Amino acid sequence: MDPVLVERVRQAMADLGYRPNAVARNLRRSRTTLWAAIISDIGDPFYTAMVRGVEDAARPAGFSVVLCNTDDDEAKEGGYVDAALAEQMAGVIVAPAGPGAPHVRRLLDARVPVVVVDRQPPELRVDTVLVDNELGAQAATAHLIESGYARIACITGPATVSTATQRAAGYRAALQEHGRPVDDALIRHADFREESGYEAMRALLALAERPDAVFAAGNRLALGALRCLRDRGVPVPGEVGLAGFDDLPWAALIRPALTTVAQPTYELGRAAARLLAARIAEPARPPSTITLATHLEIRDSSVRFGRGVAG
Amino acid sequence: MDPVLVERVRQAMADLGYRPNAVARNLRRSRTTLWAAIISDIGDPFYTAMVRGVEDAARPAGFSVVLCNTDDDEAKEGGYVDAALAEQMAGVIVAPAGPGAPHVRRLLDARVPVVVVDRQPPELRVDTVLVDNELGAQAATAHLIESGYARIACITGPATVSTATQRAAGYRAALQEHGRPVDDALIRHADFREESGYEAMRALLALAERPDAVFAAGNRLALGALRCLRDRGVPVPGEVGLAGFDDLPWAALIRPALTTVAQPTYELGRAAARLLAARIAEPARPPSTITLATHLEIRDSSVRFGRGVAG
DNA sequence: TTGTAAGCGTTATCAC
DNA sequence: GTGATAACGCTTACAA
Repeated sequence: MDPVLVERVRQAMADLGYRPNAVARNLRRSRTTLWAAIISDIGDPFYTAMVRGVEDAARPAGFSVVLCNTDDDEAKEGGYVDAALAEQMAGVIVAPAGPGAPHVRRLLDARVPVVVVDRQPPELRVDTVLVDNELGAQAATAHLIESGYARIACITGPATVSTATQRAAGYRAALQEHGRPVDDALIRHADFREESGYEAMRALLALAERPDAVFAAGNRLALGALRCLRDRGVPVPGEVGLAGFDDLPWAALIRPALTTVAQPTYELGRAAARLLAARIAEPARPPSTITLATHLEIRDSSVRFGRGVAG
Repeated sequence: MDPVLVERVRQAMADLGYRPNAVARNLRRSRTTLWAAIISDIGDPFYTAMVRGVEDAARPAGFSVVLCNTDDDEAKEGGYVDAALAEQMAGVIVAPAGPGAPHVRRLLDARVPVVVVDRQPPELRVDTVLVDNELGAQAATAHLIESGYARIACITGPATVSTATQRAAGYRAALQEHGRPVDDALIRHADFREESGYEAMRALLALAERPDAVFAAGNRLALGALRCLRDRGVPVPGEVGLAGFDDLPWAALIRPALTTVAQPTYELGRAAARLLAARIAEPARPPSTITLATHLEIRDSSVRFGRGVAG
């Protein structure tokens, strides 16, 4: 193409203030450049980091991301899926609210490119990005065992959520691997909120044989448990050790600094975005599942003897 | 309308799987239902809470929100503004990255409904939602004075950012009001990052006459300053008192619990959304500025004598 | 190479 | 009321 002509056109565009209308273009081409990220809570650092990863991978590929908070409410999720369908969105990345994932199915039926993140949807042929919840939980529990704790409890999420059951499974596996008995009285299912962590910890402390360590399968659960231990004046990690799942930006700042299973949240988002871009480019490709490894971040709350970690 | 006919149509829609195409509708009506929220960092709790407020007010009004992270980079901001223009977005809520706000001007010139949040754009007739930075800073500084601290320093952001200068102004005002001298050596301009807070604190501690209290005009600045004080083994609040600006969800969990000027972030977002909806409905209405009050959250880090706050 | 026309799916309008 | 028709602004296919 003639570069001087190109320049003249450019100039004319600038002079006239011409802006191509993306809406008209989208209609004509019957495709758009918008993705929906349907997650439960943007206030949760886990999801903010993930969304950051999605965004950073989406932009170079020419896509923008609309954020949708469901608060784990299936009706809200349904509303956002409706919108994604109506707006002909190019793709959807979703952490399904409920166990059945009916709305994910709807998207699939409508041939909308979808990637599921964080939670394993049962029996769905769909691209998925997960972390290895079981292995992470196992590592955290094994660490508590090796730190010298004898009676280790587990506070996890609802039995209907895959992350909760997988983390509980990892906890059991670690106990068995070390030849420790699994006592069901020490396993508490709650929802993932901080208040539930507090409540579960309270119940555990009321036990005749109280635990001397807790693996909390969520960051807010761990925070709630910690607050309960503080309120009761139980020294952590001296009398009760604590490890959580899912790191917090400020986990090192609170006292005692919190041992956690850190998830590669940013990478999770990037992987999901790459998968989505690949599916859009090639709708017929077979669905794949990517599982990312976690990393145990050992801090003060789980180390009974020896010096604390500086921070 | 005939309710039985309505039902038949409904049924037909369901049978055929008909979904109205929002792209075509947008083209025909030449308006859309999408807002852009252009902010600096979704990882900052300030913005996440604000965005939550925007979203909660936008949805009932029929709008969805696209999030755009600029990382305070004007070029990125420009890119997102281009996109908002091309996609014919219904409106934009923006916390301008730089001092001149050229991209806000472009939106205004293109007659796109805009609301500016958090930062005061100079000489622009535009709807704006701010917090009272000066009064908030004044309250925090006055509190330090009244807690018995004598030499109070101030670590603030770049002189080009309105929030930084207004908070510094509030700091000065409090000193003057209490008949204290203002020593320019005790006022440090930095950027708002944690590392800068650390560095500024280090410099302040190296002074011949070191301060015995610090007002840090940003949450990450406060965190950096606190980390520096810890590293040097300076007891807080015993030897140096500390107050920050902008609360953190975990400010009460760190030790010492951090005194901060809490901003009504969620309300800020709601107010911005309401303003934007009003402007869309009535493009000719005169621009207004809403200023919201802050609230001083007194915790341990600024209380020299007396008991700490439980938490 | 340059130009023309059809059509994407709605909705607003106008004639019936 | 009901029904046909044009237009939103772009892309692309095809004709000249």
